[in-house]
Amino acid sequence: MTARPVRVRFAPSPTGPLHIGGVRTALYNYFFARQHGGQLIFRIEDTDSTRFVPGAEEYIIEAFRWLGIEFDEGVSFGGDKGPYRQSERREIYKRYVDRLLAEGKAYIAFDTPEQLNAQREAVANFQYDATTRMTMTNSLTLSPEEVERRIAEGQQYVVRFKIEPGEEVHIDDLIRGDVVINSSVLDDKVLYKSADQLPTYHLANIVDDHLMEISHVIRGEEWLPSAPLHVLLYRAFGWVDTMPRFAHLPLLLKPTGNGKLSKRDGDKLGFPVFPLEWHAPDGTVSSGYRESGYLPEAVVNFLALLGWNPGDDTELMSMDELIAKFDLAKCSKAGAKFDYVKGWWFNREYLLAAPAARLAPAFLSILAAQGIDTTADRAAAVIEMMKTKNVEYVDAQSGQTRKRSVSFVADLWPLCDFCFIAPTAFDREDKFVKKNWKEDSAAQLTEVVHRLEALTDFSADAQKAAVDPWCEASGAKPWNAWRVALVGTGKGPDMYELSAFLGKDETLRRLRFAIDTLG
RNA sequence: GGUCCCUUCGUCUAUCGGUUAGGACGAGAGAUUUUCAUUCUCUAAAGAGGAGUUCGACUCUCCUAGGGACUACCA
Repeated sequence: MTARPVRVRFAPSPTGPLHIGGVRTALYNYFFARQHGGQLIFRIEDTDSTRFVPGAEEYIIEAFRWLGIEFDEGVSFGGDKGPYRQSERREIYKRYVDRLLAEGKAYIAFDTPEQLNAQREAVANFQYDATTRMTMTNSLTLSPEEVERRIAEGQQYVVRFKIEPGEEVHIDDLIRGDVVINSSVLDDKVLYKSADQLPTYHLANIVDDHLMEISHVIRGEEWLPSAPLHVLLYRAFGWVDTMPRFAHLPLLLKPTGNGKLSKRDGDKLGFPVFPLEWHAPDGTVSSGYRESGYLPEAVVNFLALLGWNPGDDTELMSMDELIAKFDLAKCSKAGAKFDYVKGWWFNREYLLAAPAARLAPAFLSILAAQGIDTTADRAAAVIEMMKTKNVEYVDAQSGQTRKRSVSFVADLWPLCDFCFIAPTAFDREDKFVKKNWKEDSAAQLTEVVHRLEALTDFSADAQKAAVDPWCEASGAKPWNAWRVALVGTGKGPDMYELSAFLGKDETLRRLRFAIDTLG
């Protein structure tokens, strides 16, 4: 193979928020580009003017910024092979369409969508191809004068690619190997629409990839069926020497049931399918990974392993490691069911590894929503104390309440309210209170209060040094009653740790209150 | 319907002709524990089916079944 500089592209259509499957495709392109010291180009494929959604382009750019996927060229990133927005490349496409027309490799067709639909209803498996095109209304069946007259008259037309039947078209796919399709099963694809003076995806794609010197096309498997058409287009233009290599990635499938992952699955099972929260023009809001409390590294790591693996048992990898290890040859061929529960696990791993100070801002805003006003340091301290706990959740599939380890900053709040709110009453029927507040509890805690009062250093270690010897000597085990006093029930961190966090005044206040109230 | 792609534990996957088929998530059990956890240990769990090729197939070929994608003047 020719050792061309690696240039890959991610080319979304700005029709809405970026789907998580698209994020993975972009990610693989990014790994590939970085690993080979190449460039990643960001192209906007907005050739369907009717599906344009305002804000989508900005959303996509913001999503990649959050995820840490960096582009070298393209819309909003500069570069000398622009414009990178297809709607701004009309003249370029027109030139190439005319060339195909002049060389007899494409033709003009006047059949209206209505006529075509009627045809499809009338004839089973109707296809606009070599077997039918001579019966249709096009420049192959009409005289040149008639064609010209119709165009002059302003009649709308499309340009169709004239596919020669009976030819074996090979796609040398980097993931799937040799894929062969007979050109007879292909239809004469529309390449250009006179209505909006724009090409369709297929033409624009080939022209742009060629002009932008793309070396590898790494895209979703949904494009595999049209890959032969693309190969034929490269041939028609005489660009086979520089035709990019193809790699068709397996699809992301629904976690349950069959089919491609869709937004509805996320809504139903409670996980995001978009990187960022999306506010649609119609007012509906779709959740995003960022707003749901995922760390970008976790999303990247999780996604990277859905359809690819490093060949060993390594699962936790940074962006740099992923770039170093990524290999198209190690991509799997079969679609991957989207295991969002494993996504929780990835997030947990990164949450545990993240310094509490980084997590504090997010926690602070959750606390603020609960009416708690505190400092970043205190928020960070609570995160440290509570992040190895677990939280209850309702499994969307079974409807059962289960427990799982803290995976998100938002999981913390229901576990740590007592850090900020002192018990004002005690529930004697609470199982933990009932079991652990005994007749001698008040007396034991009085001794604890006595010992803590003397401390100037209120660190967990200092408390331990002041209380443990007495416990050992007397056989007293005051900790659960202590927990009742500080927390109100059977949850929370180690008592010395919690007391140190609350501080001497608050700790003693809560202990005395419990002694007075529960007796 | 047609074309193409795919098929190892429930899920993501390792294995690139010779393994007790490995790991992770999830599940279960136990140990540890000042509550709940964490942590640690262990267990269950897979080559879709059938023909070949081969001394030997999860691995190669074919068939069947199942799943998926595509089949627009959408990408």
